[in-house]
Amino acid sequence: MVKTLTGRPVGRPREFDEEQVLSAAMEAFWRKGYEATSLADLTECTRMNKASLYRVFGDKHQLFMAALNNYSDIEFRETTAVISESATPLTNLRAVVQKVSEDAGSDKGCLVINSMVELAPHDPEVKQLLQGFATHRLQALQGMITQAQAAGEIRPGLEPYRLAVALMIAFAGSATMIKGFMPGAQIEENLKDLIDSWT
Amino acid sequence: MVKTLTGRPVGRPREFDEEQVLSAAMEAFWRKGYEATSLADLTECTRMNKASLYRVFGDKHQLFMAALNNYSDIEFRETTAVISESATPLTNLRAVVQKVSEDAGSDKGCLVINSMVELAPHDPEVKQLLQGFATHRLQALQGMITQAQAAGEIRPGLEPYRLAVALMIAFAGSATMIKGFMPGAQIEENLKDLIDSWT
DNA sequence: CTAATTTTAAACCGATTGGTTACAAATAAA
DNA sequence: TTTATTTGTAACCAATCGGTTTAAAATTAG
Repeated sequence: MVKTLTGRPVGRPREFDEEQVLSAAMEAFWRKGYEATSLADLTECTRMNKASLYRVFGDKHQLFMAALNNYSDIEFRETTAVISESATPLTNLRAVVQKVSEDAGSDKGCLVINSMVELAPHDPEVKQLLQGFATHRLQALQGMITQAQAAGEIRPGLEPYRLAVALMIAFAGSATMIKGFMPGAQIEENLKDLIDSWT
Repeated sequence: MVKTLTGRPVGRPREFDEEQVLSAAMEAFWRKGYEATSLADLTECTRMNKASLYRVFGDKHQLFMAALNNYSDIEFRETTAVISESATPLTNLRAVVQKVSEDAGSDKGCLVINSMVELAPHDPEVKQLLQGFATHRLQALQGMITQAQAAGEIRPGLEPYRLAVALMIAFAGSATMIKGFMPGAQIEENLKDLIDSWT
């Protein structure tokens, strides 16, 4: 891409917005999974032609990785957004749990969990990326739990790491069962019960 | 298939065992998922040719449904096998949990959970079948929990249905996290902790 | 204006997909 | 031995797959 004096790039101007395209592709992979989403699906939902998609994002697999990163970024932003400096650690933890419950409101589940199940076992690249996400999230949860315990909001004697593991597994299970196997209210209730059992 | 007097069916005898073939197909779907398993994969692992596969089991989707039913049957048999009449209800419940933990030992997860994630959202037939499995399993767990509570092995005041929901979600989460995201020992520990928190 | 650059549109590619057909081989019945 | 029945092999099928190429369109630079 050659620079220009006026700020606009040389050559024919793009008719698409890169962020919107990535967002649409992410939606598609989220709804149908990787294998079941064809290039035809992607060109349709992004309204881009194959050649442009290929030039900008690389092949289908690279586009998927980009969509996965995009999803993780959004999730991270939205999660940190519900955390308040002024609130107590347990209140913040409950807010995070509440947010996960609300995401479970739609029956698409979670793109990260979906990909763990569909791709991780036979796609090392995806697996490695997802392991990074999982580790990061586990540490974040452990941190919040440790704080809540230090503030006396969670019973002493319980190990923060083990509680974080329990919460992660409950999140993963929730993202699965929401796909038409349990009502969202039941899933939300279960997550709340889990936190309550720590107090 | 025309009957015969001697018991053997008329026509050229089969060179395959229907059960073994179904078992091999189940294995393949279990490891790679539905979409990622091609007919070529299936003819290879079952050592059957396409035409025979098609004649006996119908198309790929019907074969998958048969494999799913076969998986559920096996799981049901193996689960009831660990239940002993002489043991207490809670001991039996722990045995079932232990069995799930051991299944999680291999990183293939659970074919039912895998299919819930990959297919249920856009495959009504699969979804309906899986909903049946889920309902059945939830009721079985609820029954065991109710018995354990009646025997005084689980604290009164806890609702059996809610505990069964918690266990189901934990099972689903375990089947996901086992795919390279948590060590089996950690998952086993978490399930045991969950049961312990009820006593 | 011309040249350089970039994007879009559509034709095109070989490979693979799930699925079918035609026919030879193997057996039981008559 | 002939006939009916079933299986196995392999060629075959159209459709779709992910991916590439070519050429026209749209823009900036000079």
